[in-house]
Amino acid sequence: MFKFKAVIVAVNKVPKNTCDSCPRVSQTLFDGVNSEELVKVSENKSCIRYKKGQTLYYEGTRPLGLFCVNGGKVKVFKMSSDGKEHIVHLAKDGDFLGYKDLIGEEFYTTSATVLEDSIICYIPKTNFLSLLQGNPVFFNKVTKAIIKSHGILENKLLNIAQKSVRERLAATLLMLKETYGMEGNEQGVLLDIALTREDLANIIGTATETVIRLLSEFKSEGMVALQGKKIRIINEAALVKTADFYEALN
Amino acid sequence: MFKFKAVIVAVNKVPKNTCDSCPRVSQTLFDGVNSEELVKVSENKSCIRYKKGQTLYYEGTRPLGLFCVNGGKVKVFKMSSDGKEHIVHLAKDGDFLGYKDLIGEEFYTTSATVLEDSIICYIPKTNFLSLLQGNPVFFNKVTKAIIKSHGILENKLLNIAQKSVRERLAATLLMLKETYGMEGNEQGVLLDIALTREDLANIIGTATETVIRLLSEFKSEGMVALQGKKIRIINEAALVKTADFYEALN
DNA sequence: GCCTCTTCATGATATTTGTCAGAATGGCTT
DNA sequence: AAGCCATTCTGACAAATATCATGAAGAGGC
Repeated sequence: MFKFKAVIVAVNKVPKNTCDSCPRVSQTLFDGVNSEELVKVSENKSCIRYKKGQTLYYEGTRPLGLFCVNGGKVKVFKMSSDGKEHIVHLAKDGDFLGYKDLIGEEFYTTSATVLEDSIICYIPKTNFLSLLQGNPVFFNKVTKAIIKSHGILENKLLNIAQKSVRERLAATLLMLKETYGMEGNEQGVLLDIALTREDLANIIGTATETVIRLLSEFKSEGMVALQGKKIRIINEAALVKTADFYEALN
Repeated sequence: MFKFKAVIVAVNKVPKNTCDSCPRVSQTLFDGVNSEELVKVSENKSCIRYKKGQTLYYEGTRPLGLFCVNGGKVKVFKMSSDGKEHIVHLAKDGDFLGYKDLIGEEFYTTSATVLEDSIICYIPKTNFLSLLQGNPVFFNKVTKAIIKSHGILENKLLNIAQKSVRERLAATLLMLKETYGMEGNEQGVLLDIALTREDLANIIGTATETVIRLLSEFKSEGMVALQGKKIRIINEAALVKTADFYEALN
């Protein structure tokens, strides 16, 4: 079984190149790091094609490297004692994953699962930490990124602690629009991400049925249109009003 | 009015000394920093006695320095659009406050108010940032502290997203016990912190009345005793069971 | 293309929690 | 010590949300 998996992984390896030549390096935290250092950090790097539903890492295990989303979408979540998951973050192209736990020298505090077929790069721990220790400007930048992420978590906490499910759903749709909104020529903005209603519920912190019900309310109120599992935002102003306030959640 | 306030502050200045000679420096992030650097970072430091209810800084304002709790208790919170507060953290002796926002070069993401009369030291921004940039080991340590804080926020998010108010109250009492528990010779552990029921509600993310009701339930179930506003934990095992799980929330 | 399994949808109902109102208590100020 | 304001407490009720059940629709595998 494990052998079989290993074969799959080998088959799905993507032609290797250094981060230096990556077209989206400027979207990542590596932006600004010089070519020489990028080549060095890419030593033993691997880029692998993951299928929808595959897991990059599990909460509680030891991080041995850094994941970078080359192309795709990943959910980062925690699991409660009774098996329900809560999605803490949605990662997009150029996002680093697991680097906090790597720096913190702790176990993973979250798990990460691919939402749709994605290409993910993997940089061994020592490469990343060497760069970090050798380049204070980069270290600064990483620290600031962690602080920003900290602030977003604070916002999420406030949101979930004080807003109704209805308000949170509206806020979440607006958040998704920021990252995954595709302006169409027709009316409305399509959210280009394949989240199940259950995933949405696990972002908002509510039951799946509640999300489904509220989404059809939103639909009948003309705020969204539902096309399959994808959602189109029709009346953003009304959503903003429903969300009551809007602080960055991503 | 402002002049009057300023006078009060001046009157409440505590005799100045350097962090080098602070008896609780080993409880702080400054632990391990050498004396010379500590003296330097203490230049223009001030230590001020704050009265219960006074505010150290407000969300949205620009941080100009670092607060360190010399002796006392401080609540760190965010305010939602409709004026309800959510307590994100309780700071105790030796805790740094506002340093994340200082490093992130952003505005304060939270406000901080003193829960009981406290002595708080204040270190100007440039002193702190110089130390940070000049001492990579210290920078490392600070970054790790931020990562730890990040992990705790993730736990809080999970907790509030998935647990009932009853479970969260139990978990919060256990969290408070970790930090403020005073083992008594009689039975039970006294929580040595003057939180109003409203503060408790603002930690848990619920209504004040709900906290009051649940606390009397806990009391009649023999899990806690209520002496004034202070709470004594009588049956910790039962609380742990009620909390269902127990991940670090502080 | 068909079958199966997952996801979506809706209804009925139970439970939790919030809200409003009012009384009791306690701490603090003068 | 008296009085006042903030806090705690209790009750009644309303609203929001979860849970359980069931069927329909959709997606993926063979």
